[in-house]
Amino acid sequence: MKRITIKDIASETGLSIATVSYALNDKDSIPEETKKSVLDAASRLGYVPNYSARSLVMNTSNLIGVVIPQTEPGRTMVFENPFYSEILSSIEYHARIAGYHIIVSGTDADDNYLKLARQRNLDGIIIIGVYSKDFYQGLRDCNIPIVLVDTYIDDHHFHSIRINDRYGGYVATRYLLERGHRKIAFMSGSISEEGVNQKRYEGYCDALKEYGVALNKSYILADTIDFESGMRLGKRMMDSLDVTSVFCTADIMAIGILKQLAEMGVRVPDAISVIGFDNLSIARHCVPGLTTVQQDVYEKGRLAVELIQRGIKEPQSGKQEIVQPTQVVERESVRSI
Amino acid sequence: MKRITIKDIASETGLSIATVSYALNDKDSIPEETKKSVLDAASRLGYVPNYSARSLVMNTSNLIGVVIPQTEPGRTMVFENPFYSEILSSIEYHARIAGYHIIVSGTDADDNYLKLARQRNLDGIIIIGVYSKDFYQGLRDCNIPIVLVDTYIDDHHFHSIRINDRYGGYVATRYLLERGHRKIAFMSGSISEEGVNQKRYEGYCDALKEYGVALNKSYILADTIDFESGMRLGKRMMDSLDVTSVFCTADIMAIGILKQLAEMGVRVPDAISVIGFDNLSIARHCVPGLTTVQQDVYEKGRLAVELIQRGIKEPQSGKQEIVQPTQVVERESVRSI
DNA sequence: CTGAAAGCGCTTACAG
DNA sequence: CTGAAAGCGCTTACAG
Repeated sequence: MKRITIKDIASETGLSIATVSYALNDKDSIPEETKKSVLDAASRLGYVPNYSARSLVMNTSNLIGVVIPQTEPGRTMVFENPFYSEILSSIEYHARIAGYHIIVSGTDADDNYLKLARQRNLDGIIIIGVYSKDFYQGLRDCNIPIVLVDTYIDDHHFHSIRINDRYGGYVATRYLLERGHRKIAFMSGSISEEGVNQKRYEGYCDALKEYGVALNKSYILADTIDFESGMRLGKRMMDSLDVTSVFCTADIMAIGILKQLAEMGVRVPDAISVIGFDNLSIARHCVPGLTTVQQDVYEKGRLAVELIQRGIKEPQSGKQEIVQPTQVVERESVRSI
Repeated sequence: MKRITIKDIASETGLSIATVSYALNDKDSIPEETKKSVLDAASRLGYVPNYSARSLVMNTSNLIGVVIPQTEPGRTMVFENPFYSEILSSIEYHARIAGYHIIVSGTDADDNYLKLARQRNLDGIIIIGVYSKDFYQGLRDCNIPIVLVDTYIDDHHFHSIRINDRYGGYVATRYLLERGHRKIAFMSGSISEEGVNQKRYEGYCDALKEYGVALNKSYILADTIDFESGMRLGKRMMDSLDVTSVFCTADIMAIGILKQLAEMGVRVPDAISVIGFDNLSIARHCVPGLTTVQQDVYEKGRLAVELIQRGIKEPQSGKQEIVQPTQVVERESVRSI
């Protein structure tokens, strides 16, 4: 099957390829009749533009790169945490509406993403999560809009979308404090400088201080953010900690805690109250429903694409930093004591 | 920032662009020294090949298209069902290993995917789920390897990967029958000709017949495959059906049933036994753990990429149909009566 | 072993 | 209003 090109349309209509190209791109100088005959011929022949050719000359690809962390170096994407599939879903949708295609890659922290960006001539990049310093190297003077989601890397080269994680950590903890809890465990992923966990931890501390509760370091448990760690930490909590509640900075991990407690015969919220973070679908799905801190993942995805689009249209416009609101969603996993 | 091209390497090394290209592509005719000097210059200058240019001349893109159904026409991808994110994760991983990038799109049933395939010069397509007849139109003589996952469209133009859904439906139902259940509800997504639900339904009928249990049509409930339908159908089951168990052809839906029953105070498996299908992570995560029919989603993704790769290397090789094994995974949602 | 040249399918000043 | 021509960055017969 031979590929149909503008050349074919040109010979079909008796016009030059230049005119065909102009007509296809709806240039003002071309009269309506000419346009019509070109468009007719195009659809008659089944013409589909070749984006590689267009990309080559226009230096633009209609492609947005989406970077998602891996579970382990060189492994699959971290989709076990539905946060990533939910935001990807939103990004794909809004990119599609806007006429872009997305290339998703589960990328190593120290991978050089710049290579992909250049190979594919990406028009924009959406980076979800925190990576090593090296990862961002070179991306800075890449000259295309880049949106960082959920990081505290402070760099005016990048747009940034996140919630106020410190405040989120604060309201979650306060929610427990208001209900009489004083012995509150804190569980999270690894607490790194530029990640969200550090901030949520600070919020936890803020709330404790406000209520005059001393920080008990032994109540702080960190591990990787997944279901299994939730199970493990849940066990550790029951075995060695004397707490009435736990604030867990990721729903997927909180689900693990719930599962562990169920297996140990510990009732939630009767014996232990649990509050999560993210408000993923699973928080709604599980039994008991998980009280958690809401963030609008769909909106995050939408905004990411919007920032990319704007960055493409107005390359000179300043870098934006968007902070989304946050609040507690009440379900059944916390009780007053 | 000017883009570095083979021209720059040529002038840097004093060679022609032809020689540079040959060296970069490791052609035999080029002596090692020349190659080395070219590679040196390339890395010194930070050369990254432009895939658009390569794609244009070689008519190959190193791009695999992945098609995922939408929740509703023109909406987001159907990622609320973790089946899709799990398989996407596997596809992305294996594609990455093999040196391909993937473009994922949540595509309308009647969208013309052929357009994207041609625009981007896709090297292969992985299509997950069932679409309208129109969707496959044109894709047939597209000349690139196409893998259909989870459909019964019988067409030698396409590779196909699935499980034996009829057998899956059979073992699930038999599992309940063996444990004394005779009144077994069947819940699924819409039962369409070429989809998996029809086959699973047939398996359900097979098992009933084998055990001499008459088919009760009122026990068959179909809706969309998501959590909310599970909730709805669960309610309907309790309100109007006199059953002791239910076979639900999708875990995400079964989770909805579990949630509904919990809210109604109906204990699982004490009052009602539930068996699902897919063995997604959530089946492990929920309380009680969901007994379900296992399918190796990771393996499905791996095979899909493998078929694409083989199809690219050996365009003439025949179309394969791979049927994956299946079995029941026991957890806590079914009891003997 | 190396290079000049054509060509992939498009866009875009420029000229008429 | 339309077309000839150059060029985007690469690959690949072909000639030497």
